[in-house]
Amino acid sequence: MTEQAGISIQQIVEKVWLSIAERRLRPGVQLKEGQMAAIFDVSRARIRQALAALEREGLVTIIPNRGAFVCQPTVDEARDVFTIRRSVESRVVARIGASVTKADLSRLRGHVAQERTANTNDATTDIIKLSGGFHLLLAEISGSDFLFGMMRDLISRTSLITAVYRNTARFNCGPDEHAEIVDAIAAGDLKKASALMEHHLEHVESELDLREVRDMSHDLRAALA
Amino acid sequence: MTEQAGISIQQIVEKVWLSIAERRLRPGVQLKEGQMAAIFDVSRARIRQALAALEREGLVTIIPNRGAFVCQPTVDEARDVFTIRRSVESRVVARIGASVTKADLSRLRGHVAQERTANTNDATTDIIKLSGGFHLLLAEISGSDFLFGMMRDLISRTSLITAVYRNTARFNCGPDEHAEIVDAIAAGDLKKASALMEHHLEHVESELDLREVRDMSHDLRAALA
DNA sequence: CATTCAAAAATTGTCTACAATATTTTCGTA
DNA sequence: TACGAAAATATTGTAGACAATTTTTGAATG
Repeated sequence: MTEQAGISIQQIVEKVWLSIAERRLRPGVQLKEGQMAAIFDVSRARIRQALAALEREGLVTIIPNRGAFVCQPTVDEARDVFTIRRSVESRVVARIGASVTKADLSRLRGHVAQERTANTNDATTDIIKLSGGFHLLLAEISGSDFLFGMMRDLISRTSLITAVYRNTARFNCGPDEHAEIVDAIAAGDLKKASALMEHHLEHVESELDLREVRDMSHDLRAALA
Repeated sequence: MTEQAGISIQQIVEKVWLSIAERRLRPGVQLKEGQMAAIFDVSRARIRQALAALEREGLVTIIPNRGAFVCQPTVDEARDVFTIRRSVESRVVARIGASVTKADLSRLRGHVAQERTANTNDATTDIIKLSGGFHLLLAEISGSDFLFGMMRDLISRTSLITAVYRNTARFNCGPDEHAEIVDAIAAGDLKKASALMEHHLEHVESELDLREVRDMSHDLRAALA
């Protein structure tokens, strides 16, 4: 992490999120206040604010008197997150559907285009930002502060989960599928948009290695046989 | 609010939540740091931590350089909250179902009994705490930190919404319905438990006056005619 | 060599003073 | 009386110092 003079708390939060999503910070790592204050050249008070925000987003757990640690999501929690995320995304699509404007659609299509450019350039940081950013943009367009806040947390948590449980080096979640969702919204077909979103999230979830512990046992038995 | 020497941040948060739920603090009211610091006899720094937590739970919105204000939820947001809450509650029930213990059930039944006692005593503060607390206990028993955190926020937001949009003086959400849900879980009938929970939340939502703005216009026209 | 205890060091928790920003009041002018 | 500008006041934002807690290190003992 490089020094950033005059950096905002939100910028600190984003940098930590990206470091986690890019697997440079792994679960269990301690984020020491003094160290981070030096890295970002801010006071400890501001680091504490950033850590509180990271805890809110599920990326970090703060243990009183001991410190802040990057979270280790469990398999069950991963499934919880995807389950709840599907209903939040569905609600967002429903909220967008009746009132989406040409400007909204233009923004969404522009965003997908940016995703494609980042893919072409193999720009990991941009890919991660834009992949989650597409879903955040949908939530923003829905006009619901509540859904936007929910989505922000869910995107953060999903980033952590994919960093831990995804076996591939792939960081995006598919501009093609995003484009299809935009097209369905543009066509006013909310059922289709919702179904495409569900399929998209199932696709993302299917890329994670969330095998049950007993499957691990099975593998171990096979390995020892 | 009375002075509390040695009060924790969580206690401050709870006091503000209760004040909002009991309609003693209305939407738009500013929570001034210095004033709250004096009321609770703590430093401003701790009040800022409590306000950040209240913002996280959706009860307060902090406007930079201007202050913290109790939120005014919109009708659409209220509907969003109930929609997402239904899926979170359903997921909690699913997570509890396969592994619920006798001790869990005992705790749940004890909680419902407490709710009934509070009702009999017409103890408003206890009623509010225990009503939301039942759902939090379910989430705790599910063993999922994520679902517990989600539920905590949703309970807070629901309290604010009911304070604003419920026309009756009723503060609880029904020990009888809670007891039925516990019975269904105890019987291993998760479909039934989930359906009862859904019905319960629809019941809570139906007690809110969430008419559309145009209905207000209609009322105004009738009033002016 | 392993264990225990005390001291030192590291880290987090909290407070208060100062800086920055916003709001209210006062004063001058038309 | 109304309006605008400046001053005063109120409130929030931030930093560094001190307090409290936890962890690590070093010494003593068996």
